[in-house]
Amino acid sequence: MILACVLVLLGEVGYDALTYEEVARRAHASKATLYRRWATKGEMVVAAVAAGPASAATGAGDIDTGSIRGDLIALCRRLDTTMRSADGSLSLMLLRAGLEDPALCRHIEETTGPTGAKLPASVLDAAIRRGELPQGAQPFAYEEVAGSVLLLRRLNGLPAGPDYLTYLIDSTLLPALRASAGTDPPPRAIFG
Amino acid sequence: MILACVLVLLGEVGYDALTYEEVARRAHASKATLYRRWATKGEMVVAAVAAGPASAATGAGDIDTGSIRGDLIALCRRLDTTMRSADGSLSLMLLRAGLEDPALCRHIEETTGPTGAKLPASVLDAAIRRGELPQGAQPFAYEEVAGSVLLLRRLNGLPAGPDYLTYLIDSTLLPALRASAGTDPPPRAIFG
Amino acid sequence: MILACVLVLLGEVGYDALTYEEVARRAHASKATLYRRWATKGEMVVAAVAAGPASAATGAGDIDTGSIRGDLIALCRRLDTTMRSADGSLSLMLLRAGLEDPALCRHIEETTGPTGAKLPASVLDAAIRRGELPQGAQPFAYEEVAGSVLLLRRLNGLPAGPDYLTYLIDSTLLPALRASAGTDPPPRAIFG
Amino acid sequence: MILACVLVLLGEVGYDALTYEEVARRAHASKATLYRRWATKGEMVVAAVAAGPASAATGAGDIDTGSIRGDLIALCRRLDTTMRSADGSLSLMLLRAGLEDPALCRHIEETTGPTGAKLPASVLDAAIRRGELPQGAQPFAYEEVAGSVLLLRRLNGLPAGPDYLTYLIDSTLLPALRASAGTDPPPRAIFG
DNA sequence: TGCTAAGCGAGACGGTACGTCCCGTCTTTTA
DNA sequence: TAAAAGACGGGACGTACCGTCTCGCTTAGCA
Repeated sequence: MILACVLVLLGEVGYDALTYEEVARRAHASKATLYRRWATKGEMVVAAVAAGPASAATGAGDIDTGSIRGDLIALCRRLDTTMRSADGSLSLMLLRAGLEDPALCRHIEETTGPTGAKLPASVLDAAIRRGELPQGAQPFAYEEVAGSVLLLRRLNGLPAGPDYLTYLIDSTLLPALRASAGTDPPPRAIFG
Repeated sequence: MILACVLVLLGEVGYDALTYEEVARRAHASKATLYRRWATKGEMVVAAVAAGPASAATGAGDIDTGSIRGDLIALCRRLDTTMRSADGSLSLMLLRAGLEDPALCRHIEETTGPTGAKLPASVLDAAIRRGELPQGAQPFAYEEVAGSVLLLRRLNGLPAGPDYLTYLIDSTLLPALRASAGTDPPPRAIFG
Repeated sequence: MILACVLVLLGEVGYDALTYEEVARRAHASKATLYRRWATKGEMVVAAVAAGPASAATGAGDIDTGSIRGDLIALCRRLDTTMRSADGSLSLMLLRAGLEDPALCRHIEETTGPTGAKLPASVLDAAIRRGELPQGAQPFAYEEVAGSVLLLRRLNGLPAGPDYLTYLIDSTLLPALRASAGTDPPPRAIFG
Repeated sequence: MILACVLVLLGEVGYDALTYEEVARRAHASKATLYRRWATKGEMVVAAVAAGPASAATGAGDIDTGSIRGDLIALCRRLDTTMRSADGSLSLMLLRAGLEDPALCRHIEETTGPTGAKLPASVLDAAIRRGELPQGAQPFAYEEVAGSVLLLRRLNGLPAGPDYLTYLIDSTLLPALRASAGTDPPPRAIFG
């Protein structure tokens, strides 16, 4: 299958170095065929990723450390791990490549499983039950903010060590979560 | 000057389409010379941007709407504008290209003037004076979070309209700023 | 046609200064195409010469001065002329370039017409009829020796004036021709 | 010494692939210096060869097989060997490179020792004494003809085996030598 | 069952850019 | 103060892909 070769190549050489020529070579396909089906490299890659295997929910069980603060740390760690994984790198690659295909984002979102990008309802409910967060607390502060900040640090090659994470959580995420009881914002895009 | 040609070309065709060949052509320089000085396109571009004009503090005066909420909205607007401007596009371009040069980031930061990425001391002080923020409030929540979130939305091609901004400010930035009184986190990199 | 451009260029700038780049330019062909067809400059030039027009038997009629000595002088003159002509220069150029393609030699031989490199049967027969040469005289002494000697003098930039020619003929060619009645030697290559 | 490096390089890569750049590198000399002294590669190479060691008469003693025919065969063999040796290859290289420096030719001639290109007086005298050649026989037929023919065959990549040599000697050289008793022709150039 | 037509692989083609090497000229640095 | 060191504009090298194209060869589908 052609798209499988595309995925393999993506993994081997990255988006920029991926060429029609090599895809054709590997897939024993004609360049003409590739061009007939996908007018641009972007389209082809998107199709390949979209057609890719549902990448098996990467293990990971539920998170319940007993406190919302511990849960957030665990979630951020998981998110960071996801971003350093194959799937995450792939997403970063595509993001960096400037590919902004909503369908692709949705696909990644749906198939990647518990990435740490979502604030699981169980965690939120538990925190509310414990009285750490108010009734009606919204996950936005975590999902939008933590995702963006960590992703950008990764794109920038900046570290996101324990010190940074705890500061982020204590100074921003927790206060925001505690204060959240408004309406839903527009949906997030990549990684969640 | 060679680097000037690089900047012009960057503006005309973008990072990906910028070639040594064309730079040499425009600058009446030899490719060998270019390669002698900058081993990669990335290096060359970074040098060009770093050597670029201080890009004239983009006008914009101080911000003082009378409330911290109004000031934040104004700042976010300005930041979004910056990111859509030439300088901002350039930064995005470099970011997307995977260039992560701290020196470059600092340079952009220093030369771009009031981009909206920094929370001006005047704004912070005024809010504290008005009693909207506690003594010792830290700009981290704004500088790290607002910058990341808006930049990523831009990379993703997602909108950041008034509704979104107010939600972000009300649900996240303000609560976080009000709760901030700890120690400084690691410094931010791009756009701030 | 590409090879035509090669020939034109050969004539204009010579073998050493002939470049793939310029051939591609003139022929509106891609360098890749040239390299695909001919791995080396030599191959390309040989192909061009081999494909060249049969270069129109350069006029010149039969030779019959009434004596073998006169005929030989005339033949040597013609040979010298040939070597100074376009075709001859081309051959010299190729020779100097170290190109030793038997097919090419044969081609030149076949297409160049009466170059003076061959001892025409008519001349030989007439000399035998006149009694100047013995029955069964072989052209080797002329074809191999005169060709080599004159060609080498030309390569060396040495003159081959009337004095030299008559000395060569009287001291070497004629005695050798008169004594020749043996078997055939291996065939000659260039210019004959 | 710079010229020594030139010679070494000549031997290693040949004339065509010899560059000012590499000579400068090897000789720890500046390109400017080389250009100041020798305007062209040719000049430099000629100077190097001319300044080269007298290349020690390559062993080889006198030739005396008892007959002029045997002596000629031995001489031709030696000549062929010379042309395949380092010195000979060098000469061929220069010849092919189109260098026609009389001084250089003389130098090679003088320093190369008994190359087989000259017909030694001892051989000629012995043949005359034996009555094989007439009084006043001239070496021209050998020196000019054998040299040219063998050199050209070499340039053309054609063989010059025993059969060929005996034919050349019997059909041409010997008859010409026997008939030679005229005046001297213009001096030969390369190889004798 | 036989014939046509669409789709495919293979790969040639005119281009453009790559990164390297060398040219011949020139400054700059060192001794 | 001359020579080394080497930067410079220029340009060819041989390679890799680009996106377009023409070939034959399958391999259906329709007759």
